[in-house]
Amino acid sequence: MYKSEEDFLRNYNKDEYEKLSLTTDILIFSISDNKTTNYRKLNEKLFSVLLVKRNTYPFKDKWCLPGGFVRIDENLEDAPKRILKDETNIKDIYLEQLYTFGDINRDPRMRIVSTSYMALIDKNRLNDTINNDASWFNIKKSEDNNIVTITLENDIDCFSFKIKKILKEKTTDRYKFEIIENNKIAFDHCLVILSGIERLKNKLEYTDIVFNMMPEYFTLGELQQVYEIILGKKLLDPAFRRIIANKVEKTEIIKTGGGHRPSYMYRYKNI
Amino acid sequence: MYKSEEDFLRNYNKDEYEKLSLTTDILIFSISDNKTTNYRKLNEKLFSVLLVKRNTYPFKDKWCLPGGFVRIDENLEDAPKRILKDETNIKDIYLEQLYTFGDINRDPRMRIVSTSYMALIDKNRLNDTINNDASWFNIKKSEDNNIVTITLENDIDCFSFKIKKILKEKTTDRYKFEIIENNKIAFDHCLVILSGIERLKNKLEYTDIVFNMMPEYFTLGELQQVYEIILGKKLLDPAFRRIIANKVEKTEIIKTGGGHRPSYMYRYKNI
DNA sequence: CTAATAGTGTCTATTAGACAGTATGTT
DNA sequence: AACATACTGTCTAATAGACACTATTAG
Repeated sequence: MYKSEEDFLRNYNKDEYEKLSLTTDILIFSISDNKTTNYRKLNEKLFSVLLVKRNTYPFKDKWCLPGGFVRIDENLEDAPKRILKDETNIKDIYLEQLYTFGDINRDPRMRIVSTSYMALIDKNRLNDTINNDASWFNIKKSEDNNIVTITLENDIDCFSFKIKKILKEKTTDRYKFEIIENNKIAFDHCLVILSGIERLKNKLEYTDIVFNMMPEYFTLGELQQVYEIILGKKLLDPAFRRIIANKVEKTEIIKTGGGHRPSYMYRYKNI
Repeated sequence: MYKSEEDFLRNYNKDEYEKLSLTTDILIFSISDNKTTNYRKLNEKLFSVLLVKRNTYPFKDKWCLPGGFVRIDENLEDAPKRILKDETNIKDIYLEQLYTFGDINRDPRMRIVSTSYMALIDKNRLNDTINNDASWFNIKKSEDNNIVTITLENDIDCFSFKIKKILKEKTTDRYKFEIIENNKIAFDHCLVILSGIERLKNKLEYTDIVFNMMPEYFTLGELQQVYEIILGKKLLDPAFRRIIANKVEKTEIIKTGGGHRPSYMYRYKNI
């Protein structure tokens, strides 16, 4: 037996259990604008995710989330921060741990466990310093009979994947996700994307995280569009304004130019 | 360059990044009864957590959560299942991933990242097969000015720890936890305990997870006691009954023996 | 003028909070 | 009878949903 903790630590066999690799994957969400042809209409808001095209094996030529190995000498939560900095060149981004995926065969190379994080940014604040292989995809989601279809689309590529949601226990809201169709997304990143979408949707109701994806000044119509695209349903104007009334403050700035009544711009209330 | 994925995998250097150890910690919650002396009064319900006394270094003689290393050939979520089976000898327990803690120095032995899980059980269903070093502690929590004090108590030991909650971003409900007082709990397990308590408290409102801690038959008074102890506040009878009305079904069983009007027993509605 | 969005008033339906009152078994 | 809990009725307050209405601009 050991005499003290120091004594124990000196003699500890660090290789008693086989070690494994840990990576982190980052789901970066933002809002895009889809320019309309009708001069009267508002630009359609789109909900977007940043994907990277893999140029090496495994899953060469498939799309995946930005991510990388967690270094042995860095705190877990510093890994996504470092990668975000490298990828988008901005810091102080909203970042939240999502879930840790650890199935044995999720990576063909070897046993790799991955902790996923969700980041929210306003992509207009980015300079064009984004990594060349990265591009924004617009997300469309539909659900039918517990089968979710997510379609990702941009100028370069367009594809979908399907996931079946199976309730884990009758007492809860937690689902097991099972990929039933996917041929463009690498690893188990489909699962991360869906987890993140659902998390964001839930948190929209009881937190202020949307504002991490909004520009400093916005109209209430624009904000409502963002809510609607994420929640996947139309909201009634008066109800919406009641809900967000104490989260925003009116400014003197007026947005004109649409073929309709101009709108005051608001900003996130700093209290 | 490689000709194919197979070719790549054959030549992949698995040790390019330094590997680390992954463990899992399990927060097992249950409800205990505190027998009262007044024959009229109901037994007080207590909210309990299972802790294990460490008999080896590091943190020898301190209390910690049951847990262990994730094996290289087992899925992440199978590790807590295996450990729960070993620890309590029952399976099919409610289990939910909580959070992955990965600060560099959270374990003095070496770099160990740990994914924590929360389990809910009805401890009356356990035979006395619990590990000898394990024992149930009753939880008392108080909060003052973002400083949470948690007191753990049973026949063997009684102690508290304090954690400061610091809001991470103004847009969210997420806190950074900072241990400001603790001398009986090993590792960063204080943080896991607090995370779990808060998660459970939140989920109480919008899921049915309480029923994982209830016996098959219970009175509405008992159920209300459990809500109150977890939420940390008194509830009004009519409001409470409205909320849970469609979650439970009345049975013909009547509980008598208290010095007061007998009560029908209910059970979790199976739909 | 028209199409489109901005913004408000108000009615109704639903839900939450509060309190009072009745019911009943054990000592 | 007294106490403690079981259980219900009902009033009020707060919130959510729905719809109608007015305001204002570019073309």
